[in-house]
Order: sequence, then C-alpha cells, then structure tokens
Amino acid sequence: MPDSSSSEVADSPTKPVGTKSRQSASRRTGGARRVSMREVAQQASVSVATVSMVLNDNPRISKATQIKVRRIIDKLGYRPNRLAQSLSSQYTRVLAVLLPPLRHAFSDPYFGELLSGICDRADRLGHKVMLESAKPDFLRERKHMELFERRFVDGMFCLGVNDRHPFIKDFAAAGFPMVCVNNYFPDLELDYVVADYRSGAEQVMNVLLQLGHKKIALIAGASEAQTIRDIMEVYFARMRDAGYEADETWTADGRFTEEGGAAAADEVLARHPDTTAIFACNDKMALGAMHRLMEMGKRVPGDVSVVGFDDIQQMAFVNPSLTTVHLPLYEVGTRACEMLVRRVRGKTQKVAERMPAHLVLRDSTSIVSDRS
Amino acid sequence: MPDSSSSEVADSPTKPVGTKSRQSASRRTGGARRVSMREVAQQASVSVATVSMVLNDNPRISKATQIKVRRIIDKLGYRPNRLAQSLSSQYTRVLAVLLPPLRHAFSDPYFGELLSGICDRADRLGHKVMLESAKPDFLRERKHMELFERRFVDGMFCLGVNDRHPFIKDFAAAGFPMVCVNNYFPDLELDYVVADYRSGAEQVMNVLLQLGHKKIALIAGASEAQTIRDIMEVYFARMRDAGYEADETWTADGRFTEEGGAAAADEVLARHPDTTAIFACNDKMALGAMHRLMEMGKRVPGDVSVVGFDDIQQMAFVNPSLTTVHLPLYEVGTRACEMLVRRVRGKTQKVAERMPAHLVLRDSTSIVSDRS
DNA sequence: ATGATCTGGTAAACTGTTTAAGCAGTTAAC
DNA sequence: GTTAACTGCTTAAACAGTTTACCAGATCAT
Repeated sequence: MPDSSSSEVADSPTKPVGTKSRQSASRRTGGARRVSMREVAQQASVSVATVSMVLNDNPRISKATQIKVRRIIDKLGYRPNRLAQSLSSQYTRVLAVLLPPLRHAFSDPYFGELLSGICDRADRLGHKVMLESAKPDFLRERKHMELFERRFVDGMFCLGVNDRHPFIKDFAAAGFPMVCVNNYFPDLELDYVVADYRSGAEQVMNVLLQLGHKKIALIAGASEAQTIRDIMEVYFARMRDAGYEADETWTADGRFTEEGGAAAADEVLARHPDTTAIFACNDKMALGAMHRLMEMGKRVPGDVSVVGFDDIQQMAFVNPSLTTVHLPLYEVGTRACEMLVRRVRGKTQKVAERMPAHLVLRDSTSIVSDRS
Repeated sequence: MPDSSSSEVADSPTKPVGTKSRQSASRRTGGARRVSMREVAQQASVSVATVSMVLNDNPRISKATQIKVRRIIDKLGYRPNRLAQSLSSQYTRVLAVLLPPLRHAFSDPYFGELLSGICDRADRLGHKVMLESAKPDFLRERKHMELFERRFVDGMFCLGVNDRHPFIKDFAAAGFPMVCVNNYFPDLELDYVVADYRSGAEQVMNVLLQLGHKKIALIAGASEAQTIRDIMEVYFARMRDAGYEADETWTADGRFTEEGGAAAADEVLARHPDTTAIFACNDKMALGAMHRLMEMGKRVPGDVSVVGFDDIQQMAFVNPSLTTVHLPLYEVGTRACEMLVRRVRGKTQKVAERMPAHLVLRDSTSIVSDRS
C-alpha cells in the first residue's frame, strides 16, 4: 500500500486497475464491463475527487476540466454506482410505502390511486419507491424500523393504518421521517395528508336528507380509523339535527370489502326493513351492498338509494352507476410525497393537510319513494 | 496506519472510534445512535471480519465467539448497513417492477394482483420490490438500463409490455435478469410466465357457441400483445370451425379501459346490430361494454351476453355479475418472482411457463334469445 | 517586495460491509 | 518425518463513491 501510491503514476495507465476490476466485474454481469470512477479519473488524468465534483456540478471545477471529464464519462459510458453514493452520502433516495396486509391491498384501486400519486411525484423528485406489506410478522420483527436502521430507505408512507397499529408511534420516537396518508391521529404529533372526509360526509348527508330520506343506514369500515369516525360523527350529528332516528342499530361494519358490504346490508335491513338509503364509507362496500340489495329483490335507487365514498374508477360503470364522494386520492399521494421528501431533507415542523372532497351524483340515488 | 494496528489494543476501547462515529451518526438521525460493525468488533474484542462471519453464520466461527459477539450485537442494537452489504456483495436484493405508463396502472386490479403475487414471494425470498413506470422519458433516457448499471436492482419484472416496446430486448442483450409477466414474445429468448390465454379463450368460445350464439363480437385490447393475438386467433378459428361469420368488422379495439370498452361496444353494434354476444379481452372493457349496452336499452344477458377476461375482484359484484375467465394472476406473479430470483442467482436456462385459466360462469351470459 | 486572497485541483479519510489470503497450532496421512 | 489439511481467527484489500483538509500557483493590495 505505501509504495503502490507512488508507483500508480508510473504504471501503465490502463493495465493494473483495469485488469483487476475486469475480473471482479465479469463475475456477475456476463460481459457488460463495469466502469468505475477511478477509471474515468485515470483516462481523464484527474483525481477521482475531481470526477465526483464534475458529476455534482461543483463550481470549483473549471469549464475546461468539466468538459474534459464529461467527454471521458460519455466515452466510457460511466454510470455512478448508487450504492456507493448512498453509502457515502447517507441518503438512499428511496421511500417505502407501507400497505396494510389485506389480501387485495395491491389490487385495491383506493390504495392504487394513492400509490400512483406517490410514485409519480417521487419520480419527479428523484426518489425511488419501495413496497412493503405490514404483515404481523413484519411488525413483530420490527422490520418497519429496520428499513431505516439498515439504511434501506430515507422515509416512509403509511397507508391504511388505524388506532390498532401502535407501531406508527415508533417512527416519530426514533425521528424517522414518516407521513401518514389519508388517515390521521389527532393526539399524535405525526405528519399527515388526508382528504376531507368530514366535508364529504356532510355533502352526502345533505343530499340524502334533501331527497327526503329519513331512514338512512351507515355502513362503516373499521371504526378504529379517525377518518371513519369523522364520517360517523357527521352522520349521527346530521341525523340528530334533522330529528331522525340514528343509533348503533343503524350502522354495521363492512370491513371495507364487497363481501363485508353485502353482509352489512343484510344486517341493517334485517334490523330496519324500512331503510331507504345506505351510506357506505367506501365504494367497495357500497358495491357489495348494492349487489345484495338487488339479490334481495330491492331496486336501486327505486327502493333504496346507495352512496359510496372514494370514487374509484369503476364506479362510473357499474349498474346503476354509483353516487359517491370523490376523494382526490392521487393528489393526496403527490402531496404526501412532497411533504415526506421535505421532511427527509430536514424540515422539522409538523405538517398536516386536508384536501377537498366533493360529491359526485350518479344513478344510485333518488328521491325517497313515498310508499315506504 | 501501520502503527495503529499495534496501538489498537492499547487504546481505550470506546473512546477514539466512538467519538468519531458519534459525530457522523448524529448528523442525520437526530439522537438515534448509529452503530457500526467496527464498534461491535471492538466491544467484543474481535475483528470486524469475525463479526461479519458471525452474522453470516460462517461455520468457521466457534460457538463461544458466536455467543460473545451476538451478545454485543444485541446489547448495542447493531443492524448491518444494507448499502454497505450490497456494495460489497454486488447484490442489492431489490427487484424492480416495470409498469406501463397508464393513468390508472397502479389502481388497476389486473396489475395489482400480479404485483401482489410478486411482492409476497419476493418478501419470502428476502427481496425488496421497487416500482417503476415505463414513461416515454424513462425509456428514452435508458433509465431501465440505469437501474441495473447503477446497481439499483438485481432484476426486473416487465408487466404490460407488447411488441411496440422494443426496449425489452435490451435486458437480454446486456445480460440483465428480466422476466416478462403475463405476456411473451415467441421470437425472443426471454423468460416469461403467462396465464393460458389460449385455453381461456377456447373455454369462452365453447360456452358461447353452446349457448347458441352465432353473432359474437370480440373487443380486443392492443393487438400488439401476443396474448391478445392468441385470443383473437382462437376466436377466429372457432368461429370459422362453427361456420359462422367472423372478420375484422366483428372486432374492435377497447384499449383495455372501461371507456374503450364502451366505445368498442358502440362500434361493433353499429356495424352489427344483431350481435348477441360480446367477448371482451379484459374485465374492464367488458364492464364498459355492459354499461353501454344497458344505456342503449339492451338487456344483459337477455339481449346480449357479455364475457370478460381476468376475473378481477369486483366483477362478482357488478350487475349482472360478469362471466369471465379466471386468470391465476397472483400465482403468475409468485411464479415469475421465483424465476427471476433464480435467474439472479445465476441460472441461465430460458424459462417459460404457462398457468391454467378457467371459465367462471356468472349472470352476464345466457342462452341466445330466439327473437334476435 | 511581501503577505493575503483566490482558484482549481489533489490526497486521504470516510461511509460499512465482504472476502481472499494468511497464520500459528493441531491432527491426520503417506 | 514431512506434507497436507483443518481450526478459528485476523489482516488487508476490495466495493465505489463523497468530502474535507491542504497545496501550489496566480492575483491583488500594501
């Protein structure tokens, strides 16, 4: 080592290093010669530091050197190794998306739309997106923390979390950048971006009440999520304000699935056969409920109106097309991404954002029929 | 450097290194002390190589040393840095999924289901999954190659590619591990896993013909995909065999979307108002077609039977529930993942696999009505 | 003429692993 | 009795970058 540095210049410029790295490179990438910074530096007769500075547009490099080095880079087809960059810079420029461990989480348009927004913006901000599923094992083994501790990622998005997921406190405690997407925890100091569920619910209740409905059932999802509780609160408040009956018997848990929605519709209609409207907290449950209603021989919206939430793509094409609340999920995703990146870069203030939702009136709702 | 080895033991074990790394560690992770292998080695009075071997369960390490080192690892809460591991080992254990740049690609249950299978299996095989969208820019800038060249990933899945995507040849040419998911290129030597579209199409044609349909239209997607061409071939062959009319006028391109399916239904019915059955190459187009038919006042399946392809989750809950071909998309995903990992590990033989598809008979199909 | 400042660059330390080579002592084989 | 193969570990060289401290020469003010 002590003498190799002195002999470095004397050596044939291409031979010694070239031979070595050719061996190690060919070990994996059959044929595709791997070029390192060192080789670029040698060919350009500058130091690796200079090459590094050229790549990072450091103003201390002269125009002439810039051009000289860039020419060699192009000639050799050099690409900086991202692992080495990350190891050195401490930034991986990778963000993780933590999805709930539901069987169809990935194929759920709700998560897909959020994901879509996240990915698009991440790409534009120069970040990669990694997918993780919050399986019980995953959390038990603290893998969500390992992602940071082992320098896999710079930051994380949490989708579909709720009060039964105490793990989300871990990030804040350890100071790891995390943004909660489309859910929030009023009593925790966490960054979040949500759609305005409350306003969405208000709009639904307004239209249903205006259409003359008095017997309105609510199909909720897990009531452990704050956004769902927001909807429930609005529902109960507006029913009470209007002077109509509304208690636990008018609600059922649909677990956010089509099957659950169908079962919940059964449940509610068994208890209140005179129900004239069903308000589901997401579109999948609404679809399931609608399907079950029709199986029961009820007409939608003739006998029962149905309203969903989320406005996922397909709902404009089902029969009847579904009245629902449009959530700007894509935008929630992009916004969340911007915030997470900002947080990764060191911003420390808590961020919280609420994005507008609006009702989309389609064919699954109508004026209450008088004979009921 | 030459004397530091002799003084290493004499030095206070915690002080010199500890001080240095505390500084650099605190630079990012506010408070969460970062522990490196070096510190573990020091505390355990062994070399870093030994710690490395302990972690990798190298049999040359004695039981006693194993325990001693592991105790220190636990005590310090040490986690190996994945970047350093990857840099050294040349394996990132990250796989990329390349999705087509469609507006709703992520929220499309078709891709979601494939993705779900890929992610689950990748996780079990110790790999992470990264998402990429094959936007025009992305390909033009050769980013799909950069992913490999810059050591982001070990391998790649290509979903939703077709003949208009010449870039997929690049991987094979450069020797980068890639598996084509649910599509294939008969004349290219690429690994792939597909569902058996041909058999699925046979089953559809069988049932439609058996139900007495003679005027069957086909809504295709991009005919640049081999799997779609497979369906078309089967369609034409079976129509010809049965002695029924079938030419270009009986087909339309639905671009795989609901809107496209609706437009295609319009097109086909304008040309052939006596159509009694529509066979769509995916469920979204089938849904769009069904919706349009009902808007036109046609009854499904009373006037026109509709069959889809893919069997995505929702289709059991739309009205009427959709008869479709169930593709084992989740399993295609898992299988593709197994193959890619094997390929990354050095397996060189070309792999090609076809997974069985089966018809799911639901309410959107019926015997042809005689009055048409 | 001389010290201060600026310019453009280099050497070396640093990020945190893996792994090939080596080493001293023991045992087995020829 | 020499060679060979273990054993359990260490050393040092990779891996491929970033960054900091320093340095030689040019410019400038005094």
